[in-house]
Amino acid sequence: MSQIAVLSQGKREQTKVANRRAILDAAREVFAELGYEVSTVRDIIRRTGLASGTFYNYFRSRDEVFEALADDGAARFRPILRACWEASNTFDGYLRAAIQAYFDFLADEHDSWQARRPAGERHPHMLIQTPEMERVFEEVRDAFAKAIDHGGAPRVDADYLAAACIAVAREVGDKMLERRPVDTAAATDFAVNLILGGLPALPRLAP
Amino acid sequence: MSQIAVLSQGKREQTKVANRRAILDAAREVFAELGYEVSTVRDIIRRTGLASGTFYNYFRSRDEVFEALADDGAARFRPILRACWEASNTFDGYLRAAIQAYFDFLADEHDSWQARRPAGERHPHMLIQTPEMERVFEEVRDAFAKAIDHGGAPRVDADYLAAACIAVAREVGDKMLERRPVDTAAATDFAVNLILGGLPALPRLAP
DNA sequence: AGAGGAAGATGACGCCCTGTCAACATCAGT
DNA sequence: ACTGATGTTGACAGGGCGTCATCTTCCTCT
Repeated sequence: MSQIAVLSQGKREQTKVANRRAILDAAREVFAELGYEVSTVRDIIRRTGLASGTFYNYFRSRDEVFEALADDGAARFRPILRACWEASNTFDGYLRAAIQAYFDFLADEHDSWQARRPAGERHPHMLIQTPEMERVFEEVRDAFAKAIDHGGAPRVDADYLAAACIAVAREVGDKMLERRPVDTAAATDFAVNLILGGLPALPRLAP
Repeated sequence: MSQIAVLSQGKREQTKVANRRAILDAAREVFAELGYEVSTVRDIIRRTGLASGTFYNYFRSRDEVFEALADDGAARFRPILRACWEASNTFDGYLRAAIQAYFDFLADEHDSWQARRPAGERHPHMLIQTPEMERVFEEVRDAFAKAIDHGGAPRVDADYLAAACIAVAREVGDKMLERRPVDTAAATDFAVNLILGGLPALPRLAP
């Protein structure tokens, strides 16, 4: 097997990933242009030039495409988060790097996602929990747990702490995107200071 | 007009609110038993004994019923929140009372909502922003703004702070419900200490 | 009281979306 | 080339959606 054969493993495999990509891209466009609620599987598949039946070889439903899109986002962010962990020696440094990275990521995604959205549409602001998002949560929680074990942070409830941090990042991030200009640095300062300031005050667990 | 006439203003009005209530109750049951995604308007209306067309005299779609249910929850919680504000003199007291009240409310709702849910179902954990929820946010933000104006809290970004508090309450509340036994006091301690501890560390606004 | 009108309930109907499937096309291995 | 396997196609049946003409029930006015 040559290296080329590894990179492009047969035409079958190629078209499979290409079709999947095409459907996901089309779905992103359709959701953005028509709005999620009124989009149909046919709207999506029509834009790809594929037949309607082909859609169901890749996804079971419109909802599953949406979930896959959300999952994609989390999957793209996770390596960034990992890099933050490996690049920082202190708990404080990790937290700041991670939150700053998330806000930057959010601002980027926001630009591309909302590029063609018709203005003034009532946006349901739906949130789902995908497997990849669950992994992000676990990664954050484990990072906290490790920091606690190494004495880099007080012995607090890592599960609650991770939930609280992700919560603050999500909501403050959303508010940040609504402001003009979008100021990721200010939002980062707010979120990081809140969490790091509150950390020493948290209830301690028994050792 | 006698007082009775005020309380029961004609049969028309009575059946109207009764039907609306019946649809909402049926919807809550159906969503809980079948799962939201697969529930249909017919499933809901069948359970009420009303005709299918009648549904559309009250709601435009299944989604609108769901939104109304969520709105109901927020509407029931808002007076509780108001009472917390009026009963407390300090910022700290208000925050603690509000969060404790929210967690208690959440635990109650959880019990009734999930009573008949088939075990092990994958729960999409969907979140929408209803008008009543928006008002809850505004109420919290305004309460913070007042506290800041009166010197009861440092001059921080009330908008971000309200978002962060609600975020923490939501996510820590969710995690709390997943644990056995459900310990609202511990969750309250965690959330309140995090926020109150972080408050002095937050970036200050120009006066 | 009762006639007229208004508000709301009814359920059959047409529309369109969904998910399937048998037939067809294309690819990989021999 | 040959052949099974893998994937695509689009027509089709099934069903949910939202509407609307019709009917029922209640309210108002004389």
